[in-house]
Amino acid sequence: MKFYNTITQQKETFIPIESGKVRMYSCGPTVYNYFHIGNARPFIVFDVLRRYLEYSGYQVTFIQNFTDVDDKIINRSRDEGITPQELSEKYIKEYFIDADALGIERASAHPKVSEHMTEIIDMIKILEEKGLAYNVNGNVYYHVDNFPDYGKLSKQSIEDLKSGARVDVNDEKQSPLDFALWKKKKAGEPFWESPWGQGRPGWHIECSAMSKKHLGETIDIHGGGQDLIFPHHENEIAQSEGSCGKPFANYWLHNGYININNEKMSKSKGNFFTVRDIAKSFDLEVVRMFLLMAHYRSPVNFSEELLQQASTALDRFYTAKYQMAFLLDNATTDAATKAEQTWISSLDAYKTAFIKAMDDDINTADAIASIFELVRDLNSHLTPTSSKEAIIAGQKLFGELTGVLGLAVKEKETNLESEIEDLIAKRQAARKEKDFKKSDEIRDELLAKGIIIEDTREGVKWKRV
RNA sequence: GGUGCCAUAGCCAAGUGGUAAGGCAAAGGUCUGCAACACCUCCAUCCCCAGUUCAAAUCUGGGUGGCACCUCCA
Repeated sequence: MKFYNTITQQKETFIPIESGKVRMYSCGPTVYNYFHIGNARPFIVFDVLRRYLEYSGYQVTFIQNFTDVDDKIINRSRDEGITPQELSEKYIKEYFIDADALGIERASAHPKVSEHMTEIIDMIKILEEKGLAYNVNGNVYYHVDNFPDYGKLSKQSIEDLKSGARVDVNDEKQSPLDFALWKKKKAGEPFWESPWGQGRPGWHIECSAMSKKHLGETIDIHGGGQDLIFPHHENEIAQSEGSCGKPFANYWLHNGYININNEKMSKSKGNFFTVRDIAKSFDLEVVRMFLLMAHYRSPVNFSEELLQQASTALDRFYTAKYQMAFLLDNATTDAATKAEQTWISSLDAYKTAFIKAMDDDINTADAIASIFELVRDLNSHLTPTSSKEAIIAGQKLFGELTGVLGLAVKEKETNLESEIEDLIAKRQAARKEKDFKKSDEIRDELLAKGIIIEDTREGVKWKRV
């Protein structure tokens, strides 16, 4: 399998450090609010990557952190009149609610900054000993000029970065590119004891420290959004490689942005949507489908219309799944005929196409196309006379492929309110008497109650709007 | 100014040298009392110009247009 590696700027065959095992890290959310659709993309992308690696036989250790020590958290907790810890705990819970609805599995661990102060301080101490960090009045900065590889991920030279750097009002830094590793305590802020006095860590050091603790000095894959390339990931490299002298990550994977009207979604533009908001109008599986229908590195535009398209597309999966379940319930023969056996073997082609697409830098758009082709094949070949063996073969492959993408395609509800059941029965009676006016009226009434009626060759079926 | 990305049908989107996947929408058809579902059919020569090649959406050069990073942000 191949991945596009940001640091080499090309697709490379994936070779894990340890055969059969993958260690990956992805930057998680700063927990001060519900996360937005832009945050959701890397969560989904790297969840799919993790699932696919496991599907391919790797034993994956996947770490995604929670940033629970941060200016934004402190500020917001003041606004809400609670402690920063209370605020971050609250939004960690909310994160899991949305993540679950998006079909995002739990990482192997979700470490928190607040629980890794020892590791963070130890790493800063090493950097200081190596001459890569300096302490000014209790603020510790990374000395970028002393790390020759700085800029290797973002393809920027230190000189270029300096010329583009904003005039820095902070005269404590020796160079404008230097960044904070440890920030001196300010009144009213949470703090921890350290060799440099009371304070808290800078933003970048946490990922280096937690990655090292949970995954070791060199990891296989490091992921995140493209906007983390600089400075966050560049700084992580400086910290991790500067402190241990070994490569930090072998493969750097970065997902593209989500835009609104071709513009980046940002807090300052006020054009962002939280996942929680979207959940009011759409099942979040639609969001997952929408994002996976594009390649993870491409920028995607986001709009309600596009979500609606994805929703309709996803309905094809649901319809196929329910149809197979229906056919299996009503199947009368067990064993596949010879012709069916031939057909069952032919299904392998879809799996092969799916794997080929996923192997090529996680091309989920192409992989989904192969599932649509499978669905068409299933819809045209499975009939009320199909054997259970054939239907089960179809179900198995469909479930396997959608499962790798984390598309749950939830089981159909079986419980129908008795009131609805009565209406359906009345409508059937009216149809039997060819009283179509009445039957259509009942159908409209059911629709108003959120039930769509379909008269199929196999009988009446219903589904929720 | 430095760095990187993108431009494929009405909409979305794969495809990185061999003659344009898939989804949504629209149209025609089969099925159906009708509708819906499903299935069948139909729908593009790939921003422009030049070049390399037997062969280019795919490579090279030059344009044009758009986006992003260099500042907290996935």
